[in-house]
Amino acid sequence: MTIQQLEYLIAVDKHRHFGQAAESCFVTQPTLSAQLSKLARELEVILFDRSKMPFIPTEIGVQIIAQAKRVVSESKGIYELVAQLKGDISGTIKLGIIPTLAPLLITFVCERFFGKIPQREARSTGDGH
Amino acid sequence: MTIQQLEYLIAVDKHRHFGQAAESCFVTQPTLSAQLSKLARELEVILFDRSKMPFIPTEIGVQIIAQAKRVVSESKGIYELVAQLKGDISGTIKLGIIPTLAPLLITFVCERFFGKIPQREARSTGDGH
DNA sequence: TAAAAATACTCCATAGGTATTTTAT
DNA sequence: ATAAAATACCTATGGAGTATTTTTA
Repeated sequence: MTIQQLEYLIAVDKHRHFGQAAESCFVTQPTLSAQLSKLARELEVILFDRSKMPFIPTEIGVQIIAQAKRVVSESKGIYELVAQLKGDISGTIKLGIIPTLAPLLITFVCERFFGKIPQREARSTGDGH
Repeated sequence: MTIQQLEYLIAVDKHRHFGQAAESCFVTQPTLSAQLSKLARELEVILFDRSKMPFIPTEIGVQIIAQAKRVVSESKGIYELVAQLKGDISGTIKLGIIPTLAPLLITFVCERFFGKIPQREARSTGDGH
């Protein structure tokens, strides 16, 4: 089971049409079809009742779709978390210091900075810029 | 981002040791290492501070791990849902009927049954068993 | 008959493994 | 010096595409 498959499932439920659902996921209809049947096989469940058109989700399908929405929602939470936390502290810090003092202070300053915000990159131009 | 990667992340955080975490996930250490660096690259985030051993998660890592646990937990919910719902209605129904009446009644009975519980398989022995 | 979903097949991206190197205590 | 993580490389599974064949209304 993958997050992608769950997203496909949600899209198919929303559109009640494989072609349109596929388009909304930026993939082709056979891809969606294959992934959904794979998911159904893994869970050993029939997700949609295909005897009629437009097809409708089965009893168990309805519940799986509801749960799938929770999974996808929580997974989006990770991206939001990242965007938020990185947004708060994004940007560049340019630090200048006279050569005589550099050896003494740079390590100390960097140590504290990277200790608090480790997910940063450091680059030294070595030429005062 | 995949559910697997999030499970790997949680395992590494739990064990604070790639080898042990890998074992708990039934994969090798390089697999875990590669998947975590891939996840970190996708999110553009540093998850663990490797400068010391045992390594510790970064600030943002801590929060991502917490959210990852929610995602994995909700995804497990799907399997639980399936196990529960299938458990309730599992088993086999054997239906006998005399040949003269079969053509008249079978379709009606099956229609109602499959309408209520579509995720079933039907098989006809055609010999009264 | 005309839509739409399923199937067949092909391809390539990548998850995972083994072997090795690098790093940190 | 030693334990552990990162890296290099290889293989094979399977996700996704195109073409085609069922289906169902």
